[in-house]
Amino acid sequence: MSVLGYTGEMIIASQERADQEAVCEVNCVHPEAVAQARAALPGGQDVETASAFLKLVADPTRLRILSALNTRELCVCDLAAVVGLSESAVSHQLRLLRAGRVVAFRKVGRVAYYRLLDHHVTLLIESALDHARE
Amino acid sequence: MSVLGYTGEMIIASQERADQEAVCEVNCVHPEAVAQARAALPGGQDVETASAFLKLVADPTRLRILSALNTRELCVCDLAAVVGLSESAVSHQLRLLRAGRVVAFRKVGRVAYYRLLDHHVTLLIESALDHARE
DNA sequence: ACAACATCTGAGCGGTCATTCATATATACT
DNA sequence: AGTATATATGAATGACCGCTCAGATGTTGT
Repeated sequence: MSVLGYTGEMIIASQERADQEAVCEVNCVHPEAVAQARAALPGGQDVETASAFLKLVADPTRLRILSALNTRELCVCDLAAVVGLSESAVSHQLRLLRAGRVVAFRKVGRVAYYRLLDHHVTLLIESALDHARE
Repeated sequence: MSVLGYTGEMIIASQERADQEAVCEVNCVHPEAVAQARAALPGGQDVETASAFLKLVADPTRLRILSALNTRELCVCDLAAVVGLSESAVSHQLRLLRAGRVVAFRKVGRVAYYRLLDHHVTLLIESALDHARE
């Protein structure tokens, strides 16, 4: 089942095939397409750090934590109450979010107040949730 | 070690504590803060779908695939050559991306050409990579 | 000093997921 | 028809990750 109808483009592609387009040569590779895509590929280190950052936000528990912090600053036990999880579990996640520079915190005596690190994080969270709600 | 210096705010918070702020009562909960954050929390279903969408983009292999597709339309074996992976592995990932409505494809004979589904995906990828490069 | 409390951390278990290998489907060519 | 090719798919393995449990750290109040 095709997701979208592309009969028009398929006819065009069939013509292009006459120009050596649609048949994979050695091991099925279009040389110029591969070269072009390869050149535009981001560096391995950038992909890895971007992936690590996205992984932090992608977990449902952490996304709930971050959504809560998006409304206001909260301490660990409040966060645990909001997301309905043990304080230990929340603390473990906050450790990861801290290491990934997604959240920041300040300490008042024994109490640690967490907040989102910068506005960039806020935008990503909201855009992902908007995408889910549409 | 504190990430940022917040001595000023800490003094303010110490004063608030006199107004019953900084001491956790029963099981360490600030009632009004929890209520406020709870009310603003997105629905469980929205969090789950947003998380699923982010998970698809967060994997390094899939992020490389999507970055390649961001430059131009590509067939499966070209993608395998670009990201340096077996065609089977790429096909498995494309199946997931298809199910999550992240990519679309069209077929020309035996060859399947994949592309990003909508501009929304393009923006998310680029913003995540920009964040990594900074 | 001692006890209560908020948070942090290490170890271990259970579930999830990306890859490989082998096979299946489906189209093109002869 | 049959063979080669491009992609899809099922099963299985190994790694990763989030939670719980127990204990550690550090701070407040008596």
